[in-house]
Amino acid sequence: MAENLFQEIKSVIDITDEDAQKFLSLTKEKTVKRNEFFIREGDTAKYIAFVLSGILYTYYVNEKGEKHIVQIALETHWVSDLASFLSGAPADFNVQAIEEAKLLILSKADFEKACQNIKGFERYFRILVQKAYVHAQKRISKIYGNSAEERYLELLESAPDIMQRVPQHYIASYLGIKPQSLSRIRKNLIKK
Amino acid sequence: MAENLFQEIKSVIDITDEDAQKFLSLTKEKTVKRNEFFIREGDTAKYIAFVLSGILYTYYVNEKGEKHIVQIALETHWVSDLASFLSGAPADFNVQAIEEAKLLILSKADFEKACQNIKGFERYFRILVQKAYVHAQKRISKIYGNSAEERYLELLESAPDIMQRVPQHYIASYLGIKPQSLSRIRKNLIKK
DNA sequence: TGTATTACTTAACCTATGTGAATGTTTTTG
DNA sequence: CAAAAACATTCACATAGGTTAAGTAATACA
Repeated sequence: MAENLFQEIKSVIDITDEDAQKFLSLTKEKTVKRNEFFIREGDTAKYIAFVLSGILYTYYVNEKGEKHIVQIALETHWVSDLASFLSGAPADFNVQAIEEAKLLILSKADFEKACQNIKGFERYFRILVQKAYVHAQKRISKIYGNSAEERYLELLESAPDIMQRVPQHYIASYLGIKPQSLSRIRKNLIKK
Repeated sequence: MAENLFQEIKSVIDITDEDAQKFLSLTKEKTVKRNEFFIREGDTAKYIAFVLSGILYTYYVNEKGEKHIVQIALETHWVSDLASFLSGAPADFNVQAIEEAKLLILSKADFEKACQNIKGFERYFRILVQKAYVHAQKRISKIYGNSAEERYLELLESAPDIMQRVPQHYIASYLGIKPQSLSRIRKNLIKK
């Protein structure tokens, strides 16, 4: 089962099988049921998780009480409130399961251990954060330069699995629009 | 002059004066004149820069030929196309001076040296990327949850120096709106 | 299995921002 | 210093997406 993570790590950095195994042994399995929280806003994010199966989503609630989804994580994604996990500050985000999810979780203490004792691990992690950053940048680009319809079509192309497995109103929130608007957009697209 | 960077590093990580000095000695000064490029889309970002004085802005041009500003960097900010700098891939962004800027630049090779030889430097850098990531996340939140007027007011409060020193149409682009719209928003605010 | 809940669609109307064009202002540069 | 270029403002009109409210379909769970 942890095979997935083994693969993922080896695809990002050069690492011996022993070191990769050493890292895996620091993780623990955890199941999060549908609608259960993995991380709650205000708590400290004690763990970072690698998704083995199922779906989680990350969102925040703004001052007006509106919920905004910032990430939808399927299999082989890492998920946490990174800022909180790394700094110990209270989390800004909630992370909750859309579908029951199986995770490999890594605690802060074990994360630090891995950084110090496993060659290449800090590097793996830096690259992970870096990728997340680049992804966030791209997302900003798309919000600005494209209409909701364009963003919808792009998501449809780049992540068809998300579209199939995630209820539409989550997708609307991820796209930054209301469910009614997504409905309207889909209707217009059918006409074309 | 490099004093600023010295301070900045010490404010982020525990590092001896010697190590900080060692790091500083790897950087070189460079001046970028008004409207000159520091990084050009398509080139590899060979350097990362710490801004000593002046202003730079980072933007990309989308398929429709529209320019979108993603960052405005004043004194004490780091600037580059991180993804390109770290991976060697062609840059997605342009970085150009709005006001003549004095920089401390660090080459990829020297960056690698610093990571290997200076204790705590990889950590400093991971934290830097992490901060950039958190900032990008926050930006996404704000684009979604707030109107252009709200975003304008927030920028006015959080970065008054930018507002004073940067022409309005750059700010409009950073806010994701057209100059005419920013003009209208400002007019409406005066009425209130 | 049936009822309660949650998700999705549609439609009429509203609002913020975009568009294009005209005009004035400020800055740059020969 | 003058002409050109870049920047800012205003306005009338267009449009994407929000809002409210209603109806229908799908799902959950007692």
